[in-house]
Parts: sequence; C-alpha cells; structure tokens
Amino acid sequence: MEAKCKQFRKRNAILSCLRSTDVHPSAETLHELLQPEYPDISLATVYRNLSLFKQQGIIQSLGTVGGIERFDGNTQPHVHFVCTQCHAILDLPQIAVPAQLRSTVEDATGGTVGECQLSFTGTCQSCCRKEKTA
Amino acid sequence: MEAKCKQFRKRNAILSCLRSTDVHPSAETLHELLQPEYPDISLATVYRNLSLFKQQGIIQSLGTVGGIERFDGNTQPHVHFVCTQCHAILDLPQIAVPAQLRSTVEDATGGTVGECQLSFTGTCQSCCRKEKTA
DNA sequence: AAATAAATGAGAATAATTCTTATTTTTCTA
DNA sequence: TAGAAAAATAAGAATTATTCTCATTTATTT
Repeated sequence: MEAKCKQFRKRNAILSCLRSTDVHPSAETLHELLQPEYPDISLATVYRNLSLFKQQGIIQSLGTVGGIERFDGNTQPHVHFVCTQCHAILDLPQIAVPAQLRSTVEDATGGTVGECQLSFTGTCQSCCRKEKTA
Repeated sequence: MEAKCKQFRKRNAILSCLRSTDVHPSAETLHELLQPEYPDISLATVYRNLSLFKQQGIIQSLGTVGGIERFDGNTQPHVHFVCTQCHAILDLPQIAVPAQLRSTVEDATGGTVGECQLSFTGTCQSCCRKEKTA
C-alpha cells in the first residue's frame, strides 16, 4: 500500500512537516514551511488536509491563539505553555495530568470523555527579557 | 463612584449577564440573552466590551469552539468539559489543578506563568442519549 | 490503455470579529 | 445649572482566517 502510493505526496509532506516541527504552526506557517520543497502547494490544500488529519485523530488542534488555529503533530498527551506576547507555544512534556481524572469527569458529566488539554498562559523567557530592556 | 454612574448601563448589563449564566456564551449568544432587556443593544458593543473585560482580566476567554469564541464570567480556576457534538460547555468545579504545577512550569519555561486552563472534550450526556436512539 | 476516483490549485465565498464614524449619553467644570 | 469635554454606543463597512467550488491534474483500477 505504502510503497506504490505517490498520490498522497503533498498530503504526506504536510503531515511529516507538522510532525517534525516544534513550533505548533498555524496552517499559514505550515504552508510557508513547505514552500521550499513544494513551491506550488496551495494554502487550501494545507487547510483541507489539516481538517482531514484532525478528523482522523492523527493530529491535534490546540485551539486558536490570537485568532489563529494552531496544530500539533504529537497526539501524545502533554502540556502546553502559550506566550500571550509573541504567541509562541512550548511543550511541557514532563508534566502529566493524573489519569484517574478521566473517570472523575465521566462520573461528573454522565457523558463520554475523550481528550484532555492542559495549558498555561504567560510570558515566555524571551519576551520577559524584551520587557526588561524596554 | 458607583452610585451616580449611569454611563456604563449596557457595559454593566453585559458583564452581569455573563456572570449570571452558566452557558459560557459566545458574543452572539450574549447579545441574544440581552435582547429582552436591551432591545437596541448592538452586537459591536458586546464584542467591544468583552474585549475590554478580557483585557482587564475580569472575565476569561475559553478559546474557540467550532470557530466561535466562548466566554466565562467566572475567573476562579475551574475545569471545563466541552461537548464536541453540541458545543455545550459544562463547569467541573470540584476538580482542582495542583497549585504547585505553576512553579514547575515557571522553572521549565523560565518565563512568567499566568493562568492555567484544563479542559476535557467528549460527548455530553444529552448527546450520548441522542446517539443511542438514532 | 481507458475509465474511474482522488487530490490539488486558484480564487471566490463565508462568517466571526474588528474598525470607523456619526450620534448619544455621561461626566466634569465654571 | 448650563455648557464643554469625554466616554460609550449603533450601524454598518471592512478585515481576515477559513471553507467551498470547480476545473485540472494525478493516481488507481479494470
């Protein structure tokens, strides 16, 4: 299957580009990252495939930051830090959300619980320094 | 100060409306909620004041759900459950995020840590029932 | 190799949010 | 209390991230 498929060239490129970066890019940033190797890739294709991946559950959306949706190729649960100044998103992989929380939430809501997202907002180190010198 | 201020009539109405509901409304929903008492209130005024409140830190944004920003008048830290079917947002007030996490994150990032948001996604009880009967 | 199906590019369409400007309301001041 | 200055609002235009359409290209199947 995999070997003779050339069909999904750009689709695969989008996915592996997202998986190989740690900037938690927007669709537009991802499009820019792909430009060098795929100069004719359309922004619509990036959007289209990101929607598809999201639906398939092989990437995750981190929601919008500054009105722009951000994506993560890492579907393993991990915590994020969002800089409210520069909108950088950093991984905080060592912090785990207690697993038993899920059943607590399931009990509380009476529904089915899927993913959980924990994120901190604040000012990143780089923006803190800028503030001081300003 | 407070007693003779009639200036902020609508502004106050928006804030107290948001504080007195548990639906975590969007700007448009809030506008609809205000219609009966303030039939001539403009949607732009709702947006404008929500931005202001956010900036002042007296309300919190829950980010976008289905492409629409949702707001919470309760700034106390508490956990949310977001139904991916109907986009309902429920409070899970009894679950607390360990307070020491903040300093852990501060150490990890080297920046200044502000708020933390923990949310679960899934299917709410009502949507679960609908799925069964369908 | 022809036919069918899937993916893409380009730009138009959509819709949530923000912006502009004229008007109204409130507050300040003399 | 009246007039001036400041703040808030309404209405609709403008913006912009995202989605949609459709013609074209590319891949797969028969």
